[in-house]
Amino acid sequence: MGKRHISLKDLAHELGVSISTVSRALKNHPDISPEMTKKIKALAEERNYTPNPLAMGLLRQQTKMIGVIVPDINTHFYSSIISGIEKVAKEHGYFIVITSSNESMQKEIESVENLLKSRVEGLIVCLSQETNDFTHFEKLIRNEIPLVFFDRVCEELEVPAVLANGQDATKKITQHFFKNGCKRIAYISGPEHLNISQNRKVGYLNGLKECGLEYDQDLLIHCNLSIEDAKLATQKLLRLKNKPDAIFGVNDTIAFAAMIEVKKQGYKIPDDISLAGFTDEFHSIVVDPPLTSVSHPTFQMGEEAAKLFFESIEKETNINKKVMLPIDLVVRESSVKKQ
Amino acid sequence: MGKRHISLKDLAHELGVSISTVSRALKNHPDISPEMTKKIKALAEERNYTPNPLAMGLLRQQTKMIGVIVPDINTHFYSSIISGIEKVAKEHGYFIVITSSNESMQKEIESVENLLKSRVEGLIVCLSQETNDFTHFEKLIRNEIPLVFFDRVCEELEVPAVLANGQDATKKITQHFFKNGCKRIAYISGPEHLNISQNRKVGYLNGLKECGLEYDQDLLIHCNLSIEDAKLATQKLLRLKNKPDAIFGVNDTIAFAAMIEVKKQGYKIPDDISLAGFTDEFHSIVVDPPLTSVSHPTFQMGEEAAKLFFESIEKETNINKKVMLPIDLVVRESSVKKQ
DNA sequence: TTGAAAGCGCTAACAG
DNA sequence: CTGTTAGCGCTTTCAA
Repeated sequence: MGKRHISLKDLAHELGVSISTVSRALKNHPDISPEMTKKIKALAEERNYTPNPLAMGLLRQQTKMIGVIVPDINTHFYSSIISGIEKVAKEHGYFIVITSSNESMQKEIESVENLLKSRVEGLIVCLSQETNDFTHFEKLIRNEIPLVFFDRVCEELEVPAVLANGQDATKKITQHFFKNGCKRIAYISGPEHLNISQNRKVGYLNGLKECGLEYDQDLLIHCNLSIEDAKLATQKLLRLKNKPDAIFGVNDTIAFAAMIEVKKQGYKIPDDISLAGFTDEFHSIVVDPPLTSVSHPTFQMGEEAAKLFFESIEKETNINKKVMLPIDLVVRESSVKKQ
Repeated sequence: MGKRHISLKDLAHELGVSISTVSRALKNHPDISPEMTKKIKALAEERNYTPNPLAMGLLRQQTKMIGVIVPDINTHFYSSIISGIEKVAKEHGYFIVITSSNESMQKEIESVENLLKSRVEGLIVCLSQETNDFTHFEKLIRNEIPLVFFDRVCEELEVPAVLANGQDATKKITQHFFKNGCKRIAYISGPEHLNISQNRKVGYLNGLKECGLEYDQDLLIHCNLSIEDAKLATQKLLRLKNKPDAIFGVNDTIAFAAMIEVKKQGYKIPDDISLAGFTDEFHSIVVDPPLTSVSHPTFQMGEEAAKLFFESIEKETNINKKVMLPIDLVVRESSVKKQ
């Protein structure tokens, strides 16, 4: 049990002045005499006075809290995004309350409710992979509660959002594979209804087209984003009689699951099968062979999301701005055949 | 800008009763007539009333916030611990404010200050690797602000803490290496002043002794916990004229850096050099070869830390309880020589 | 059975 | 230049 914090009242008592005098002195109000101001500030300093945010919040009706909902907190991808959000929030004197939906729509809905109960001033959200109904967000919009999406968004809703250019990325990967001699390029995607899955599929198809390759639907697999499901998807690809000579996965988990499975079945990477994924630097270089990948600008994504948030909190009106971040392809050994 | 939340006053006005009646009805006070209670509850439900935590906090002098300081937020290790803390906090109706010291003592000190300014009710902390002065924590103790350490602790301070049994773990690793034919077992440790480094060193030395191996100080290297430094440390080991035949690293980063470096220099794992580390499941199986490792019970560590926190908040007195969690060795390919 | 009033810490309009 | 007062939303004692 911490001791009670010092309050304006305490300071006022001690100096035999009124609370408002202390309050004013501390914010350099011109009405207060210089000597008084000095005296008060000295005592405040000595007693280690800091204003009680609860009282301020009650007065101003603001908590300076932002609710953040991510599908999974235990991945570098999201924790890096969270760091970005946190940085910008801090600059604005806000702090963030992080919750995880665990990829469940039900938990996402509960998170929204709980965060609102905690009086967060708004939400920054990455949708769970299950989320296909948006009434819990529509309610927010109706009540003019600031909302920003990142990465996985609902495109029907007029909500500011930060996106990575996955379409461009998958196109680049496809072309890169083709240039390295691959003809049967497989893609393990995420749940079909997610915008990221859709965009990246478009990029994949465009890439194929530009390379003059035909689209074979056997080579495009949707899977939920678990390691088990990704392994199954990989096995399915490897059972095809006309096997792929390249595979790319839509995120870390899938890329690694594919890598494990491909190796397990005795195929050489990249000579038998080339591999690429969406991952961060660290993970890509830790595996063997180092994984060609497009690295999400995660930290920056978090920053941008938070910036959008503060824009919509300042302009007291709904904005509907989309920020698109570029993604770069980093070529490593897993996709460059030695032949 | 969100609409104003509904308040007791709003409900009271609408029903033409007093605020206190509404307040009482909502908490089933026996004084209020059943019909009144019912009516009030119905309206509260309809209007979606939730109590304003700011007002409650101001009244009760509690924020229901716990400050958490970790050295680095972007690792599975810490994010998993945080999840554990979060789970228990939630069960108690608390939420957590996470900050990262980025392994800097200065930032750690600032974090403590900022969190106190935000009126967190207490702190759960893992020390930065730099921290060798504890006045910022002593101040907390003097003011009876609940404090719990996990993993990296200050042993001089009487603070409840959760620890993993690193001493036992390193002993097991050492013995395991020996059983697999290794005679020159190297250990890349963390900064010397950290308790985890010290404990694990003791385990290492005990392990050597029990195996009848002599301690060679060339084989014990301290490094700061960056990937670059870990690579340098590995290079140093590999330059010894009497090279190690086994290396283990004190955490994920170091284990992987060592693996990369060992491979790079053309040594076969495990046949030339066996490897082991402290990592989590996922990372261990993603690398090649799969890494023998002791896996920290991270989530559990977070849970225990939070439990300790609530113990010390409930008993209104300083407690000094240490919780020691067991660590298991999981043997994988990186340490089992084939010969 | 219900209401009025005080107080948690703070600010700001209004008095003096 | 400084003090008084009301009020943010809530609980709780005291009064009716």
